[in-house]
Amino acid sequence: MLHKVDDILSKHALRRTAFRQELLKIFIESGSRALSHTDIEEALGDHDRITLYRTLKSFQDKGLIHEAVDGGKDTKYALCQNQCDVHHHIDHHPHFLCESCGVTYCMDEIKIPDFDLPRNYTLKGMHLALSGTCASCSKV
Amino acid sequence: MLHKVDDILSKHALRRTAFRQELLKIFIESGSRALSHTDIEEALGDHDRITLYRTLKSFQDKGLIHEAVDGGKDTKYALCQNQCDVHHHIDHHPHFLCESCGVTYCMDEIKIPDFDLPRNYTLKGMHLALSGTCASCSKV
DNA sequence: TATCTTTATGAAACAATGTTGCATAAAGTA
DNA sequence: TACTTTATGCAACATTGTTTCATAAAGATA
Ligand SMILES: [Mn+2]
Ligand SMILES: [Mn+2]
Ligand SMILES: [Zn+2]
Ligand SMILES: [Zn+2]
Repeated sequence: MLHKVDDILSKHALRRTAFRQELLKIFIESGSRALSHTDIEEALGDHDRITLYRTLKSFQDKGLIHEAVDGGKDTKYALCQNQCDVHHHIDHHPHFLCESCGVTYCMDEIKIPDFDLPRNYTLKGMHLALSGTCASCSKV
Repeated sequence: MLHKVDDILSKHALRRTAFRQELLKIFIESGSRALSHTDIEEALGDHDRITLYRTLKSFQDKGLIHEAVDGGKDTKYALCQNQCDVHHHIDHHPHFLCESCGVTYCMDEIKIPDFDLPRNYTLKGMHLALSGTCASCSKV
């Protein structure tokens, strides 16, 4: 695991510090679930708030994580699945916020359908934020 | 205009105060453009920050305005076009954030296309946040 | 209109969230 | 090891949002 973590860090030209290794491990373990600042602070034992802000920004800039726009008030972050790097992100999947458990999921398997934009508009980015009840909350 | 404003306020069971009339006027004049807190503070002359927070919340609760999820960092609000009320909002149009001028537009004319959700997920809400260059910025 | 009841406003105090500057520590490099 | 560059931790600050409460104003009643 630590090997995988270090691999990812160096692949994205990030120095292997204890903080970054811990943070990346947390993201890997969370799978397709997006994490809020609070989620992360709870997962990290002792930590520095400011370093977390900065590390999240580095991870985002270097293409390790992306912001999961889910329509909720808390910003959430999740691992990039694809080959995102310092130059560009390609996280074009929807995000689903469960109103029952509060978890936000990356829906990597779903493609956002096409649609027509009015004349003279140029599309560069796109976020589809869904909400409702997730699979595990539906079963109860 | 003031007549229209008062009409809307009473239709949504909101007392006609000077502050609400002013704020609603600003929204009506902004048309399909969504406004950030800062946009509104600039448009209002002298004002109270806290009252603005509370009035925005009232307007949203009563179905006058909706939050425009555009993927940007600032929360923006825009007039509801439809028959939203205290019971439910039906603002299912995409929002477009222009990276050049920073304006967010409600795209009422565009319908968000259908797509399939994984088993056991129940969809309740949906936001499509688009970004790029708007029509007026493209022309330059 | 005068009176009453309910709700909105404005001010202050507080809480939460995010940013900047800087000295020190640690990582990468030779 | 010695050197250079970058990350960290802390403090101070800035911005954003919330709560409390006394007062003002709106709507209702008579
Ligand atoms: Mn995602
Ligand atoms: Mn809108
Ligand atoms: Zn759930
Ligand atoms: Zn524009």
